[in-house]
Amino acid sequence: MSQETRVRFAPSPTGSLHIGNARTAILNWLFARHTGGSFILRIEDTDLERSSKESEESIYNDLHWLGINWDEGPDVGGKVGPYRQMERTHLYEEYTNKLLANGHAYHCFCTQDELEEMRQKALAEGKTDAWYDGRHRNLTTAQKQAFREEGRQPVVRLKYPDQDITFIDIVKGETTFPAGSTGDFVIVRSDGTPTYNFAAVIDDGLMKISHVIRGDDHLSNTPKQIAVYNALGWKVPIFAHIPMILGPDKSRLSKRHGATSVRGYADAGFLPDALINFMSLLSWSSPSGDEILSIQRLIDEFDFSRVSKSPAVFNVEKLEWMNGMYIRSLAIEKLTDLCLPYLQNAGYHLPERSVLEQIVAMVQENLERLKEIVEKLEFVFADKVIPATAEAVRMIEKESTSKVFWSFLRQLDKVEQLDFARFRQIMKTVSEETGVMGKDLWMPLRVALTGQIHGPDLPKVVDIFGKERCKKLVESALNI
RNA sequence: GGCCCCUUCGUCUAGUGGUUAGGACUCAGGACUUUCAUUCCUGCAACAGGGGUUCAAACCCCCUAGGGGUCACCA
Repeated sequence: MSQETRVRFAPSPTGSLHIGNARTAILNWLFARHTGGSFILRIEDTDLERSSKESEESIYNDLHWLGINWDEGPDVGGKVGPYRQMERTHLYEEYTNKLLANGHAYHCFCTQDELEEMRQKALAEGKTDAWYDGRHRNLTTAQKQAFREEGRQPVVRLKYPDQDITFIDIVKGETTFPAGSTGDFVIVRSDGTPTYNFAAVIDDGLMKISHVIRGDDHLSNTPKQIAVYNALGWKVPIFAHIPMILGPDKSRLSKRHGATSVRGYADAGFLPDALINFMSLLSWSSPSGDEILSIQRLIDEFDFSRVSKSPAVFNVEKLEWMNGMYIRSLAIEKLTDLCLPYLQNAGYHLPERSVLEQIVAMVQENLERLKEIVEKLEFVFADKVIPATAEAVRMIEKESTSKVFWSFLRQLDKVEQLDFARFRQIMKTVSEETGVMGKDLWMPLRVALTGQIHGPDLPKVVDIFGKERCKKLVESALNI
């Protein structure tokens, strides 16, 4: 019973990592780390049409970005490899032959037209599943020979048992599929490649996978796969069908709901830990009730007993909030590193590192996504400052404004340098001198210095800008 | 349509027969403050419907409705 836990994530390389698949990967990984078992990456590339090497690479990259590592996989090897299905064809052949030999599978020579006819006939009877009538189940050698001479390339079908198939899913509970709801399905295509329901079983069996954790869209594939395990005489693994992730309209999450690739979220400036934290909370919850959970806590606490059965809507607002929490908790050095690419990409002329860190720190608590750093800091890197909105213009057109500006400029001349403390002192003096205070005092200066009515604390801005820049900006504001 | 799965605030969820049904996001209001934001406080808001079982049901059973998935030589 105390068999080693071995789980796998088995994406097909037909694009970059989808958010739904990423969630499956995350739960598998969390479970493996929680139990001290192994997490295996397997590439299911039997769909020759759609699979590509680039997709495989991008999946590795996205997984690495998330911080998910695997113990066995195409790139790192392992004792039950190879880990790319197209490199395992000899194994599928071997087991196909076994099934053919022990009578659990057979060659079917039906043409597309014949198949279509059967499908129509079944449809007329109100059946859409189990439409294949099993007509080639017991072909004689002579019949097979005749078909071959016609040039027909057979597929291999599994004899699906005429009985209920019941299994216990550790998230859904006991579920049974009644006999007759599935027909003899194809396990090997006419070109010799295995189909998903066959290859997955051969691989999971040979790779000693103990728990098959996947999206519940695979629930209805499970009886087929169990039939393969049984035909092979293999032990059936434990299944865990996790609920799907839905879009805001409650349909399966897809492109039309916006970004659905992990890459998209990475580019927008979401942090991997925040994304993992958020996604782990989709259909799972910590017994503590806490929501901001470190990866370590996630690993410590993750358990299928707390995975819910119902699907969850991907709530981007909450992800953004959570990402903001993570950004705020970042050390400034780290945050600056992460923001650097966005800033460089924006073409900003960046100051030396220590100054840059100060600048980034200024807007740290305003960020929900790293990408936003570009707009938040636009006023710092702009060539000139102009009031950005009508309201800003109004602030600067107030009667008391020029008084404030002149007073400010006079005070500025009295100091060698401008910094946080001196600025506060100056503002106090300006207020006393002009009698202007509060909003009317601060807003004009804010607009003069940043062009906007919202932004970071002014003393911080001034501290970074320094005396000369402030002087120039206020002087030019006087001419508006 | 057949089969399978699911159903607590708008969203994510806690809850396993006795709770004022709790928390989080969002939203609204307030406090703080030179603005925004942060932070803190307050508030709005839910057991899909109908039958049972029981002294007692969000929790157990049945039915209905709704949602999702799946019915390929895709995975």
